[in-house]
Parts: sequence; structure tokens; C-alpha cells
Amino acid sequence: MDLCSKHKKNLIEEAGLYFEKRHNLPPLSARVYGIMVLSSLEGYTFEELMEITQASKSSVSTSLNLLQQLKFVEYYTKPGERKRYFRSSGSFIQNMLKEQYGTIKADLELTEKINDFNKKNNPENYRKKGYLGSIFHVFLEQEKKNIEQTLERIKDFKEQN
Amino acid sequence: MDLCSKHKKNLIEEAGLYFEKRHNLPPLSARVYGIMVLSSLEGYTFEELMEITQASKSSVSTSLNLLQQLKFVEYYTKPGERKRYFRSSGSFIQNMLKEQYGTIKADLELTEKINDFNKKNNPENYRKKGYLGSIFHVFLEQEKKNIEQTLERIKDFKEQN
DNA sequence: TGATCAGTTCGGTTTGTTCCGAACCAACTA
DNA sequence: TAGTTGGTTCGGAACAAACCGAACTGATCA
Repeated sequence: MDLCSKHKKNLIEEAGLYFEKRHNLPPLSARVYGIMVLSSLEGYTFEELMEITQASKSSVSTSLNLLQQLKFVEYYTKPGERKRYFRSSGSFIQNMLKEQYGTIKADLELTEKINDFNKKNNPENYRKKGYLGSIFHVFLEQEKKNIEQTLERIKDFKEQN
Repeated sequence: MDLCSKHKKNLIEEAGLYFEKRHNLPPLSARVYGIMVLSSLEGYTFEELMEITQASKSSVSTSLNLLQQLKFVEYYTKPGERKRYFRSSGSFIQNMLKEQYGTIKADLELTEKINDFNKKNNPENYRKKGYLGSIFHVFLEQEKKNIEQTLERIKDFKEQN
């Protein structure tokens, strides 16, 4: 039995490649997550994932554990069955944006440190090159809030719908 | 001669580690970029970078080429000299945000494709799980603009100051 | 109790990345 | 033209990441 249409396979490949490059997941994890986001809420079993990816038991296990740790994937069980059904947890875009937001936040924090240093040690740099001191600092604070709010709105939006 | 104070060395290490993890640069490239963002507009020569990083000629060359390709670093020359002086191009935070923005944009594009697919193939998923159809789509469009504007504002701010 | 099922853990192989030294090139200098 | 300076390119060593098979665990079932 074919678990996957041709078109779906192509999309999985595209999404997988994408997660690998941009969000640097290991190749197999990336493809597994690709499968999840393109699948119904039903999800897939361990076996089916082996079948689709043509990967080994241990590799699939490791990949699923990583994805669960990242909160990208979750599983549920059907009463009476021991098998787990794996599916994407939350929406794909929310997971991705949350990650990006974390990075941006960390960027801004590092920026503060760097600005402080340059203010003291490379004042000419600090002025001319865009390390614009307290005004810029305030400005960035504002943008930081802006970005935070975007994520909040997405969260709220989803909860209300 | 010591090209680098103790305090600066620590910051370089911290920044380097950060670029390595979050923006996945190779270790040496990450440290070199750390040096750049913590240095005056004067920049450093190839030799000085070898001295500070204790790395080989070829490694420094490769690193600088990567950083230039990413537009993180640029060089200038002094009239009459053949030597290049390397320095961070643009402000660090701008470079970082630009990168993040690119990722978010790509995320949103992939989201559209995935939503389209799920709409057709996993309609129940599409409804229940946050793939909320055209409303969500419109909503995301708006957020996309929001994020774009943040970057624009940073750019404008810097140009005006 | 033994057998089976669902998944994990552990070494080892394969694959890929990062860095190095040595040879090289291109521009200038004596 | 030969030598020096500033930097690049190439092949390989050292290390790390990704995946595999085989042995294992822990739960259920006959």
C-alpha cells in the first residue's frame, strides 16, 4: 500500500529540505516533520514512518524524540492500543515563529552588550556606524515589543478560533 | 604587542559562540565576525586576524570569504597599500535582523503552500488545528507586513542618524 | 512462563565539516 | 628577472553528526 501520493512526497521533500536548511534539523528529522505538517490529525505510527522514510527503527526513534523535545511533534494513543500515533503539535507556523522570535530576542540582548562595549572602546565607531547610543537603544526596545506582540497576536488569534 | 584586551577577548568568545549556535557560522568565522563587531571602523588586517585567532592563513582566508559572501564583513584599502583592512559591514543588528526576516518570510511562504495542501487533503486538520483558512491567511499577511515594517524602520532610523 | 509487540539504547560505520600546511598565483619592488 | 608580499586553492587529517543493525527493555498476551 502506498502511504503517500506523488504530490505529497514532493511537498514533503521540499518542506524537509527547508527545515533542514533554515531551522537546521537533521535530515531525517526534517523529513519526518515535513510528513507531520502535511498530514491529517490522525498522524502516523512508528512503523508507517519507517515505511515512508525508508529509515531504520533507531533513526526514526531518535528523530521523533528530537522533534518531541523541540515540541514540534506529539503523540497520542488510542484506548486499548499500545501503538503511538505521531502528529504535529500546534501549528507549524507558530512553532517556526516562536523559534525565530527566540533568536531575535537573543540578538537584541547581544546587541546591547556589544553597543555598551563599543560606546566605551570604539566611540567613533559607535557614532558613525549605527551603534547609535541611547536613542537607538530605546528604538530597539520598542521594536522588540513589536515583535513580541506579533507572536502574542498569533497565539491569541488561534485560541479564539 | 597585544592586539586585544582581556575583556574584549571574553566578549569575542561570547559573541563568537553565539554566532556559531544561533546563526550557524563555522567556529572560526563566528569568532572573526565577533572580532569585527567589537572593533573600530579601522578594522584589522589579514595578519592581525591570524595573530588574534591563532588560526592558519588558509582558514582565515576561507572564513573571511564566507563572511564577505554573507555581506557580514567588507574590506577597504588605504591608498598606496596592498593590504586589506577588514571590518564589519553595516551594523551587526541590522545584519542579524535581515537574516531573521528572510527566514520568517520564507516560513510564511511555505506556510501558504502547506495550508493549500491541507485545505484540499486534510480539511478536518485545516479546520481544527490552526490552519484556519482565509481568515488566518489574511491575518498572517498583516503580520508579514508588520515584520517588514520593523526592518524598514530600523533601516530608516539608521539612515537619518 | 514464553512469545510478541512497540520502542529505546548502544557501538560502529558512513558521511560531512572544519581546519591545516604546502603549493600556488598575482602584484609590486629591487 | 628574482624576490617579497598578500592572499587563494587544493588535498588530506581530525573531528563531529547522522544513520544503521543488533541487542535490549518493558508491557501485553497466550
